[in-house]
Amino acid sequence: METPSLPGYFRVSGAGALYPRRITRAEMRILFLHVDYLEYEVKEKAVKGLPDLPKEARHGRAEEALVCFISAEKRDEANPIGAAKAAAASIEDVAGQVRTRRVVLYPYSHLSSSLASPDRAQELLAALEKDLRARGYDVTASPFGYYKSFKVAVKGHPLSELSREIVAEAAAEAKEELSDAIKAEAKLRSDWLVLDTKGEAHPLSIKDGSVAGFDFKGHDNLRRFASYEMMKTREVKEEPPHVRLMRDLELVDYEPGSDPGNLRYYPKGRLIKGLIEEHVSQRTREYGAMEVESPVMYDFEHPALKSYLNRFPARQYVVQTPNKKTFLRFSACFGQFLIMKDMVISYKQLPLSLYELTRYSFRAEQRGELAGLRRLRAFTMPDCHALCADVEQAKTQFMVRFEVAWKLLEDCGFSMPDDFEVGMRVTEAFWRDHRDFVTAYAKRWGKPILLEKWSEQFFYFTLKYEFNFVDANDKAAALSTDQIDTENAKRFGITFTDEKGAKRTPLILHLSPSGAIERVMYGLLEKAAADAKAGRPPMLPVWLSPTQVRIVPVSADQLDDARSILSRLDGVRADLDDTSDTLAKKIRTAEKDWVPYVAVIGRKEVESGKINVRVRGTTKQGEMTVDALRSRIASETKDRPFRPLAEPKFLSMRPIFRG
RNA sequence: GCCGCAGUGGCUUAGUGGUAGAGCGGCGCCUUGGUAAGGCGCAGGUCGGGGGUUCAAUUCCCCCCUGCGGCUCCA
Repeated sequence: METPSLPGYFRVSGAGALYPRRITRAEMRILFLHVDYLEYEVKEKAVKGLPDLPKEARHGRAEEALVCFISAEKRDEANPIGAAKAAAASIEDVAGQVRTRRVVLYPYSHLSSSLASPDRAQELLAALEKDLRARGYDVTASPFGYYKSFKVAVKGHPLSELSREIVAEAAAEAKEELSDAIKAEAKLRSDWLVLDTKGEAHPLSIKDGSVAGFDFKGHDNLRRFASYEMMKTREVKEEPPHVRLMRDLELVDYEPGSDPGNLRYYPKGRLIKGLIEEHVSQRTREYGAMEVESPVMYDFEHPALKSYLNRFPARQYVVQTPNKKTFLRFSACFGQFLIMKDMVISYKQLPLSLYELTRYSFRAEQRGELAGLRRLRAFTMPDCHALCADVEQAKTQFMVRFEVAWKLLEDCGFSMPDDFEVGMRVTEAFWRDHRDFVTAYAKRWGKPILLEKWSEQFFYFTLKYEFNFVDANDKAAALSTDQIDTENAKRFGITFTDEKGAKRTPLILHLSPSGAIERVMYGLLEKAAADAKAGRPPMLPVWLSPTQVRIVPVSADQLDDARSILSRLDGVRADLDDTSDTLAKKIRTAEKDWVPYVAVIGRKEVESGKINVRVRGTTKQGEMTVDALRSRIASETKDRPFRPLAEPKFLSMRPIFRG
């Protein structure tokens, strides 16, 4: 599998998504070792197209030297000469400190999180070698692009082990040395538009620090989303409200004992997450996808995955097994593609979908990017790939799946489409040939959408949408997403037999019907926080409320009656506050727990045989029978999965997970 | 990953170069209460971890961990 060579851009698959990634932070890295000796031996080629080395060049040894393990980084590509100059100065500095005139240059790609292309790296190393010789050093250059073994004896003094990161300066020089990467990146033009429901496209631009080109009146979230996408504006600087909520409600918490972005779920959080997971999987199966399960880790050396991953090693969690190096999946793409390539498929069976709920998918996101439930390193993503015979079938199926995603988020408690903004990414060619389809999509969505149009297809898809939740801090998070992938079937060798008996390559749709489950929770909590801020009672949908009914006896005299009422509420998550708190205190506790129905049992209720129900957020109470409450909840939770209470039904029996 | 800020009993926090106080929560006793905190008492702290400076460090310095904000990035 060969991905289009596109330095400066970079593939990420999330429900298989692919995004541009501008590399600006990486620098050349050097690890210095002051050694008694270093000895190396060339094993085999690591980079294709290199000549076989003559025998005398296959090993080398240097005594009493400063060894420099070097990786050239993406950033250096723009200016290899400047980078080499900066590196030479740094090496001279260190060599001076350890008082040696002998230097070993040892290309060592493992230092890098974002490796430069081999060509550029070689250019840089050659320049560096030349520069150092010019400064009068005795330079040993170990060959580039081969796997080597080495022996080394490091001196013990304090300066014997140092590492540096070096950035070339000389901006003027950089311009002349523009790399192919920069040129390629410059060639990719991205235009921003708003496409309204009538099919009219409004080109956007940035004027005076805000997005212009469309009248955003009545579409404030779309304005904020466009601004987020186009300018990365940050108007608010607070902790996202859902973080406090997820902890205060004892749902989810950070786990300092793990890696950042790997969370712990308390019983109530696990309950909610499990219910959403069940519902998403159920609905996706009903849509017609066949559920499968695939491994969480994959061989770095697998031919279909290798070149892809070597390019972006920093993105993956790496796991060393007893005999190979593997990476943890960042979506179900690999697993499903590897299954699909071995399947025997007829056109009669298309469209054909596989589905998996990945618990977990892993992405080693940068530390500063992590945030509560919005952005994680380990997350649960439903991922559903459909093979389609041709673009017409893909378009039809795309909309079938759109309805699945829409309904799912609606079921989870979101208002559709009010709570989301569509981001649509499309290639110029697809836009030209299928503009009617994109317009029909906007019409179906029911409000204007943000369109990013790419001049060329650099990524594996021609069309992609996301439903973006825009939160109180003006940050956008994508939930549901689907794409039309024109490349991966070929890359993975997935085929079907057509009417004429010929092998053909299908298109692949990549759907995450709800987006990451954690993000669904994030959205629900953010929505609740927004309600609270607006003076409305924050709550979760009844089917997701950890406690649906709280029975509160006025005094201990009614405990027995309360227990019998509790026993009549089977099929409902009902619990009983059997503490010795006062009534007011027990009501307060129930309100803090966001319990939608609080049933008070006192002497009056025992006599009347009815219960007094306080409905969440209102101070209004109403008399009703137990059966009436039961059927009310049944109708509110119809067609949703059910799980019993996650904790003991008597509050006095519950431990506290978090103050 | 980079820059800045933060970390004090389960939670929220006060405070200090001479080893810490409060509220909530917990436990006990009293209270038997009609819709968002009843009363009294008790227990609970290696002041995130490691190193350094100092007669003495929770306090000052360095490194690390975790979190927050920004950058970058993105599902």
